[in-house]
Amino acid sequence: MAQPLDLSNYLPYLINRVGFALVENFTAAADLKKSGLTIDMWRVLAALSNRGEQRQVDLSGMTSIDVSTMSRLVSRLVRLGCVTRSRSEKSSREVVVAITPKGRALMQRLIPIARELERTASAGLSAKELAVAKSLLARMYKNFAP
Amino acid sequence: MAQPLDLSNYLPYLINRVGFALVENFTAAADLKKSGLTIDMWRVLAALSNRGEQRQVDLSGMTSIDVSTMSRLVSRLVRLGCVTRSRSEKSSREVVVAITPKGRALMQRLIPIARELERTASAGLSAKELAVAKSLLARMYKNFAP
DNA sequence: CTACAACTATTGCAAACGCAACAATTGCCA
DNA sequence: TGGCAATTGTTGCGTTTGCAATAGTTGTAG
Repeated sequence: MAQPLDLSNYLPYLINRVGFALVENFTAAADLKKSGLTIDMWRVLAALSNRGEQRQVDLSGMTSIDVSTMSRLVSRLVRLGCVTRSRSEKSSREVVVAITPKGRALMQRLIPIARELERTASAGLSAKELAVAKSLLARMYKNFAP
Repeated sequence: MAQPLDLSNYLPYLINRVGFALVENFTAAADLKKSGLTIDMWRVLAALSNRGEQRQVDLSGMTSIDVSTMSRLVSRLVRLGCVTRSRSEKSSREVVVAITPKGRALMQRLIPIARELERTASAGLSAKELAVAKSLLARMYKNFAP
């Protein structure tokens, strides 16, 4: 007879809860709807802005979005003028997605809001505690990615 | 000119990443498909198993699942025989969702796997570090709740 | 060099989602 | 008490999702 799970002390539950709160808060604070963006589009733009142009499969890996969804999502971002999609030079089965000036301008508006979100989430935590939290999360992730 | 976001050191990104890894790992390890469950159904059953019978709106709050989705999700769980849905006695606009013996039996199989998931995620972390991680996540959540 | 496996992206399709509208009930305050 | 706002759940509807199948390309073993 397994003991019941105490959810309020169960790691996956705690993470899911905070994750949703972060999404909700950011979506509202950044007023993503106004820009015609979803949270997933934001993630793709953030990845492109941070790591430069990438293949769809790489974006998929970074954001945990399915490749078929990514294909359609990039199409929408192209339609919005935030990214370009072009055939790779080194391999014509790949495409390369890159952020446009318009996409970059959007990020200039959103990044400060994203930073503010992190501050809100970590209010009452010392800088050291926030760093510890990040470090622990990074170590947890590694436990799945070997 | 805002500085670019360093994703690998950005809290929401780290949480999203670990969250997805947890879902993926658990779905596979528990072979949810075999039981006809989705991860959201698991969450609902876990909430019921942990906190006892609840209204749909409460389950919705606990799991971050939209109320309309919850309505249909409970219907599916009823069809599977894992929960019952009945009108509340104190308020006839509310329904009360409760887990059934069959649902409980399912949980007996899944809970050990859930515990194992937590161990996998926290491999290489001391018990104290895991406790710290949970505590920090709980504090972060509170920053959004009030 | 050839054949076959792996990789990358796209599309078809059924299922699931979320918002908005609605119905039914309850709470509240004036 | 009467009426109006809030709560709870369900359904309609258009959109989105993820899996599977497909096409096209590249890598590789023999």
